[in-house]
Amino acid sequence: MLPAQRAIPRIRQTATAHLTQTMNLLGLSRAEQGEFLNSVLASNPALELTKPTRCPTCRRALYLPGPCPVCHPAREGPIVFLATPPGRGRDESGEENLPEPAQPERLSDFLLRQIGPELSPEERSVANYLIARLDENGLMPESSAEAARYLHQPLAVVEKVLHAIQRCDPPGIGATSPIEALLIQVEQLAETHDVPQAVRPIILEHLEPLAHGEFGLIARALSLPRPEVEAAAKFIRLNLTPYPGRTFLGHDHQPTAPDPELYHEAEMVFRLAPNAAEGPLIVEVYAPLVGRLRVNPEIRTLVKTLSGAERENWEGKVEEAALVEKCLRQSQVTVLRLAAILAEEQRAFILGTDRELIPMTRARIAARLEVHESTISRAVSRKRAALPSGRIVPLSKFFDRSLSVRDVVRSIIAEENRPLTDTEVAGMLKERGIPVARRTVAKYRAMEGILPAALRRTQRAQRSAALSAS
DNA sequence: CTATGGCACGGATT
DNA sequence: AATCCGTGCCATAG
Repeated sequence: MLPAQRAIPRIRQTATAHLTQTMNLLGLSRAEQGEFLNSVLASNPALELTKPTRCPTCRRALYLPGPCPVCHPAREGPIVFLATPPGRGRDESGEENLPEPAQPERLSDFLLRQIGPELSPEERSVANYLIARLDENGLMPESSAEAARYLHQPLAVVEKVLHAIQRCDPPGIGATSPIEALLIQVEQLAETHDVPQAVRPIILEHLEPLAHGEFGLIARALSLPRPEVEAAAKFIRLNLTPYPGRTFLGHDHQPTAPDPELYHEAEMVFRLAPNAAEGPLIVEVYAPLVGRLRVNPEIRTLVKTLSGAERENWEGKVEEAALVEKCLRQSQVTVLRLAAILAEEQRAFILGTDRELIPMTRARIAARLEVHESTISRAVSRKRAALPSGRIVPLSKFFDRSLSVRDVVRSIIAEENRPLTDTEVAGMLKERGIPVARRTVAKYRAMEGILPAALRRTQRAQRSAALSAS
């Protein structure tokens, strides 16, 4: 099976070759857009950067024509406008270089800080890529070979960097499978602690029965006394996790005080005006260079004085530059309109919890904005939104049909007095006006990482045992 | 017999 | 056209 084609190689190509068709900027993340625009800017002298105008009252930088949307909110509804990301160094105009905000460290930065010093610049960019590919559990879903091919780097380099990542905290990060994550953790623990002998073979070969608590089965397979297996299981449960990424998120990604500058990584930031819980939502859409990249008018007039091959050459450049400018503006207008709709329709979800998400589809938004469905798909893909709670979520979360129901399932089980079976949960959902099949409840429960009722029983028993022991 | 997970189908969504 | 999602059916474990 071929891996899905990715955007960056395609972009490198178009940036250096002829830009004849409209470009797909919409489908790119903010970082990719920035990379692309910088390369176009460098390769086309007919393009120039201009400075944004400033709102006379609030001094905010304005990237689109018209009055300041914050000081002059046009009408009812959310306030949506373009802004440059508060990144460092990126802004060639020298404006808007905000100081590094104090913020809880993100996992990606935490990892880079650990391995950065021992890597060459080239390896560091490999590390950047690999870390960005880690899934929500901190595991690496992509093979080294795929990454190497994508990065155009030797396999050995990729593997070296990956191994460096795997030696980082939290232990097991960057492993390619839950099993590998567990093994890495065991090795690290073994340096300072005694590890029950049964632990390694259980991880390697009997993980499945372990999950079901089938200690007898394992004991027989390994020819070990059952208590030893149980001790090993307890060790695994207490000390190891197949999802190393979650341990970091656990203490770092908790809802934090909303810090307006926290949002390096999102392309859309939702917030409320201070002291205005009832006020309109304010949405900043981060867009590198937008509104400031334009065809240099001097070159435009200059071209008219040229002739022959030289003139043709420059006309081509100007045409290309105009196209870039147009595509860029077009894609940004679409994202802004999307942002406005999200803020309007999902206000409760943005300010509140998953449960308040209202089901919505890309197709419906497309109809409302009178654009093609694929346009909305691209506008949503590879982008993230920062919510006032401090959470950063992929935009696709806004279109998750089952999110709010899963949230209800979670709370039903959290508040249960005795372990409820899936059928019972399904019944309770029906009472609340959410008819879902029993099978579906099972899937939602699994998605939330909740064990089946029978196992929640033993989990309870173990928890209370541990509690009374301590 | 009950609870659950695997598989596969069909319709919706991208 | 490809993928995702909810669901029903069936096998299996307890």
